[in-house]
Amino acid sequence: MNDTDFRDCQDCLCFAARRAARSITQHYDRQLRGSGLRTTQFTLLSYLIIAGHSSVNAAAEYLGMERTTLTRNLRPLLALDYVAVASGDDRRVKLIAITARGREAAAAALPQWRKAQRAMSKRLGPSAFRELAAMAAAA
Amino acid sequence: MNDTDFRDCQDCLCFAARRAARSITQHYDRQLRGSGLRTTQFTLLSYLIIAGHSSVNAAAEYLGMERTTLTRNLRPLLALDYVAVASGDDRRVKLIAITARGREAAAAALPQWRKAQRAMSKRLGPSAFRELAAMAAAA
DNA sequence: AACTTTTAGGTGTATACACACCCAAATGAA
DNA sequence: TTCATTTGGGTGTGTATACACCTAAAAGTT
Repeated sequence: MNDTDFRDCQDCLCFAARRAARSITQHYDRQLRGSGLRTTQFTLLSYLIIAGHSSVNAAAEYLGMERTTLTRNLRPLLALDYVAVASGDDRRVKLIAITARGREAAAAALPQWRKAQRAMSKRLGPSAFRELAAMAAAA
Repeated sequence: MNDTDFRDCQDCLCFAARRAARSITQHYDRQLRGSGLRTTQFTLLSYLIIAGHSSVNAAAEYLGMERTTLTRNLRPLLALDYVAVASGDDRRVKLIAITARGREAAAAALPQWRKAQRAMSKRLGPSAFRELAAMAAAA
């Protein structure tokens, strides 16, 4: 086992993807700083605005996120009263929905998100979203 | 503020990048399962093999990672005795280097990493790494 | 009805990540 | 030589992520 055997590890697609995500996330989070929301939280709220109420499973599936991760990500939003839960007929299901306060917060953050999105879209070019979506789907 | 204003939030490049990174990371981590290493840890070890000893700052810069993140990421590797620290002439600088045990662990994980990398490279195509690197650099 | 299986969801634990802030050592200025 | 500044690095805190495992309710089976 020679040290040079590890040379191609510098082309690790996983590390490259994580690095890109870190870099892009920092850009968005800087823009959203004043809103008090992280990009992940903003995306979650915007999903709930579009989807209306949603089960935890449905939200996790739509967002391509582990269910248990979503549970954890919901916690700060629940604490801020940006998201509320209700139960449906099936008492196992927990329906999550955005609150009025959550709508306000999302509305206040929207211009900053647009600014970040415009700048990033310009830097990465028009095909970036499609490429990223393909990467998420392929793995 | 209409709900439909949030429709284009579904095209968020930040979320797409994070989602791709999650998906790809899961693929690699599944392959590396038996090695006891996460992909991030494997990459860190492979960097230390190639670079020899490195300061914390230099490693963080090379890996495109927050210095404080790297400090935290080193902890499990230090606990496993895969990485060791020494101090140079400048007593502020902490030189990190891979140990013999770390080399063994990395060598054992290398075939699994290659397997994950081959499969992912095939799925994502030959331009994926370049695209991801550009995204990391652009943001 | 009683039992099994499936389904929805949460917890425990551990890593990954980053900003704000802190400390100590080296460097530079007076 | 003081003293301010810069530089290398760590901590506190909080979010983000996921696997293994758990509980309860619904659905299916006998």
